[in-house]
Amino acid sequence: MGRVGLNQERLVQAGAELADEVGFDQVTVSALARRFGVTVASLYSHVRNSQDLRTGIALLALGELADRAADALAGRAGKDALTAFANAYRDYAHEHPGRWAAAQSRLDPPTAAGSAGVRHAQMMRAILRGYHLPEPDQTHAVRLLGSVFQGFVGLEMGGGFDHSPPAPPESWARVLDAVDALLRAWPTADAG
Amino acid sequence: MGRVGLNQERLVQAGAELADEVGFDQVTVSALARRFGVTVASLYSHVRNSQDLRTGIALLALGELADRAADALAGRAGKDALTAFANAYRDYAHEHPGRWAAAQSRLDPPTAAGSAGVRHAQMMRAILRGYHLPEPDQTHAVRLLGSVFQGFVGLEMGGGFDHSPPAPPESWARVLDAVDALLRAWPTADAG
DNA sequence: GTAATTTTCCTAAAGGTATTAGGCAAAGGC
DNA sequence: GCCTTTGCCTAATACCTTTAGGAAAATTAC
Repeated sequence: MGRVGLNQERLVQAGAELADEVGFDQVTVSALARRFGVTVASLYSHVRNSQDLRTGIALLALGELADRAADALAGRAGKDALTAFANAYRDYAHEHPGRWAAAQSRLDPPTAAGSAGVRHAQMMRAILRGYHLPEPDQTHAVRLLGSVFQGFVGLEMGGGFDHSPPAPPESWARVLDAVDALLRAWPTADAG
Repeated sequence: MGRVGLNQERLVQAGAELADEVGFDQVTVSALARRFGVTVASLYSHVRNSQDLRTGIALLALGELADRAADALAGRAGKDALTAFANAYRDYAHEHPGRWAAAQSRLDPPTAAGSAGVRHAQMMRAILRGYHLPEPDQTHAVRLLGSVFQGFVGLEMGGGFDHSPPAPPESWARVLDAVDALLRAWPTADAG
């Protein structure tokens, strides 16, 4: 009886792949065990529990997404950077729906602090450098960007834009135009 | 042995309450059966399956949220309407986190078409009437609004804004200012 | 190379969730 | 009161999660 050679990394990677195939909510310790041809109990030598496995997949996804976004950002500024970052975000979700869903998982504060999620915020700040917003408006804008990207992709992936024209890519492009315009003319706190 | 008098409505209502108490992901047929002091199997006379129950809770939440938003919108226009609607949205999420989570559920197209989700879009169109956007920009803007509201509240509820100042209510207010300003100066398709 | 130690996989067990089928008694209708 | 319908229960089945202990594979130490 030889050993399959499982380890946490392999399990997380396979879990991420499975998530994209069947949906993140279908990724279970049992499903993974079947995938490797071992018994369910064997996996507990490598992952503490089901939640640990799911967190691992979420962290992997956040890291991949951050890498993608960083690549897209390289050498770009202003609207070009904004668009490239946003597109990396949305493209990732479309290519890896299960991984993207995993990245939406709620993480406990210490895990979140050590995750690639922090890189996302940093990259958004880098994008905003091209728009010269002072604090605290820069943070407000980071949160707005995060909201728009997460929100749009979330609604789209959830089928919210399936019911009527225009096609989502068109709205996405226009929304990015709009956000760029907004950032270029960010209202002061006194504007009403 | 008298009957507890279960029916689908009671189950969905109790499920929604339980969702707010322990989180939507902890709402199970089993948990509900315990809540009513009956056996698990008894619930299947009233709900087809676990998914049916969860869909029911999602529809309830969407309806409550739409009612809240409609109330908030009554008699308001322009930025006032925008702010009131958005605040109804965020307040609901804060007061009913489990219900709100249920409302994020993906629904199949026929169910979605018959849900209160349609009312949400209609109300956003009503808000946008005050900003005079032509189609297809009005639809783009509806999707942007949905994205901002969903996205911001989702990130906030997920703890994404817990790590650093400013406090979320401040960002929320500024984001709404920004969105209002954007809608008042919505870029044409040639801008950029 | 051998022995000792560590690690990984398995079995067994237990607890929990989801669902179906059939039966019985409560509830409703006439 | 009688008949019919309905709601709850039991039993059964399938699946998921996790723990403990054992045996064998793999690694480490000499």
